[in-house]
Parts: sequence; structure tokens; C-alpha cells
Amino acid sequence: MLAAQNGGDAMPSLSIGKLAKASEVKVPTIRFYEQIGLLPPPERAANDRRLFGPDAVRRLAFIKHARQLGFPIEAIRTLLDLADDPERDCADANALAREQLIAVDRKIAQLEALRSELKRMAEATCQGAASDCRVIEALSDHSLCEADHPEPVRASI
Amino acid sequence: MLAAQNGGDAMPSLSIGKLAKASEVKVPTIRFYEQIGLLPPPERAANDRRLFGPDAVRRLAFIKHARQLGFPIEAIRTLLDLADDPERDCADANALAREQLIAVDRKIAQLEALRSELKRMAEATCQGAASDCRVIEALSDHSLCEADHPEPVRASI
DNA sequence: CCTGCATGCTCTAGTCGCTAGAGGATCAAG
DNA sequence: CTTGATCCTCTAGCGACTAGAGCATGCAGG
Repeated sequence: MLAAQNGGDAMPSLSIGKLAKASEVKVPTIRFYEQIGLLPPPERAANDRRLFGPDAVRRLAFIKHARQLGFPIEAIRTLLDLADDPERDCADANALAREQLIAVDRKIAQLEALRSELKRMAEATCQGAASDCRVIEALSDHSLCEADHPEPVRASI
Repeated sequence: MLAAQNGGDAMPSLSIGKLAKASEVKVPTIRFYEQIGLLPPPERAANDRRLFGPDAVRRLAFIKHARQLGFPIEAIRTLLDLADDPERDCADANALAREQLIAVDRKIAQLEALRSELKRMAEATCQGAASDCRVIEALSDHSLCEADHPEPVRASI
């Protein structure tokens, strides 16, 4: 289904550059995905250049879309395995989607809190010396914040 | 002001472990901050152990707070320089805060879009084989999305 | 005084998802 | 024939830590 092999007889094979344009995924990224096993190793021409079948475009679209949604590579690997084998139960896929949704929700909530604090900070424009700077003052004194920040905002999403 | 030197005569010097507890910043992270020059190299006891003054607690609080707000290390370096020298103009600090606010706003907007798509995906719970899985279908076919995603959601915030 | 664990030190390497560059081969167009 | 685009492999870098090795200390209990 998303096998990305050079399937069929027509084999309209794509160079990595063509594939990059078709999928809007950069050339080094495609090579990287092959390296970590998200894309199967394509056939090679006599001059060692990669030859991709049309399946590769679909598989890359899948990967790209999932990445845009913030799924980590390992989750995408699982999803691709599921997509590759339509016999398998899709409970895993649903679980991953729900997990991802929860992660995004948490992230949004966190960013909203930060946003309001930053807004207060940035709006209190001060002139003159840094000793009276509101921004620096706000950063120096956490107790000025309305809410406290849960975790150091560090992201995979 | 945020000099983190062992200032004054009382010098109630802290071990790195005590400092970690006081500031709620992990020990290796403190060493890392010293290494990249966010914290000045502290004095050392005869046994080569670090001795921090109380200023270090304040400086770490500043750094931690700024990190929680998503400021990148280089921005924090600038802010610390400003805080260290109260003569300087604080226009830079305001600019950084505004920049950061814009970045956070963008991020939130992006995540909201992702959230709605993920929600549709996760709510359409399907049973059975992966071939009919809504999640995989949605990931396979980008055209099912209401909006398209601006950039691969990759974060520093 | 001894034991044992906690804490400290330095150094290196790993995380994630790419991105950039070196150094070379080959292809397509003019 | 020359030029420039594309391709190959390989290694290293980003940001902001985190984890672990291997060793030297410090402190408390028995």
C-alpha cells in the first residue's frame, strides 16, 4: 500500500531530485529517511543513483503529513507498519493519535500561559536604562507571574 | 546585580548540589550553563569543588524563568548582559520580548490547526483492520484536511 | 577506624530530526 | 568541450540538555 517499491511494469522511476520536488521533501531528508529505515532502500541505476517508484511519493507524503502533525519518528514507524499490513488491528493507530492529541493539548495550554506573561512583559514598554526595565524585572522575579510554568518549555511537537 | 559571584563578607557558599536544590535546576545543567558561559566560573574549594555564592541562585532563577518562557540561550545571554550592566539601554530587552511573543503566537496558531485535525482523526475511532483505519487514511490523504499545515512543526519554544 | 553510600569532579557520547559541508563522480545542455 | 546541475558517501553540527564512565572525596553509622 505504501510500500514505496518500484512496483508494476511501467516503472516510471524517479531520481531523488524529482522525488524531492514531487513530495516537497528535501533531498538530504529523503536520504535520511532511507537511512533510518522509514523508506525502504530503493533500486539503483548502474551509476549507483537511486531510482524510486511512484509509491515513494505516497509514502513520503504520509511521513511528511505525520511529521507536520508532530508525530515523532518512532510513532510514524509504527503507523507505517500498520499501513503496510492492512490485516493488523488499528487500535495502535488510534492510541497514537489520541496520545498525540493529548500532547498537543498540553502544549497549547502551556503556551497560552506563557503568552499572557510575555504579553504583559512586552507591552510594558519602558525607556531608558536596563535597571528599570520591566522585561528584565519580570524575568528576575518569578513571583510577578500570575501562574507558574509547569515544565521548561522544551518541545518535540 | 545578577553577578553570581561569591559577593560580600558572609559568603555562605553553596555546593553545586545545594544550589541545584535551591534553584530547582539539575546539577549537570548548572555545569552546562557554566560551560557555555551563562554562569561565571565559581570559586573552588581546596578539593576542587564548586562554591557558589547566593547570587548564583538569583542568576539561575533568571535563566530558568527565561527558559520556561521559551527564550533561546543566546537571547538569555543578551538579557543577562543587559541585567548585569544597568547603564545600558533596554530597547534590546523589549525587542527580545516582543520577538518571543510573536514566536509564541505563531506556534499557538499552528498548534490549534493541528489540534483540530488530530481531534477529527482521534475521534473517528474505528474497529477492525488497519486497511479501514481512519487515522491512517487521514494521514495518507492530506486533502482530507481542512487547512494545510504551514511548516513542519519543529520547535524551539 | 572502617564501611558504604552520597556527592563531587572531568570527559565523552547520546538524544531528535534533520541540515550543511567536504570531496568526488556523473549527467545534460550549449 | 566546457560548464553547471545533480548525484554519491561520509562526517559533523545544531539546541539544550541528559546519561554514563571512571575516579576522588565527604559524611554518617557501627
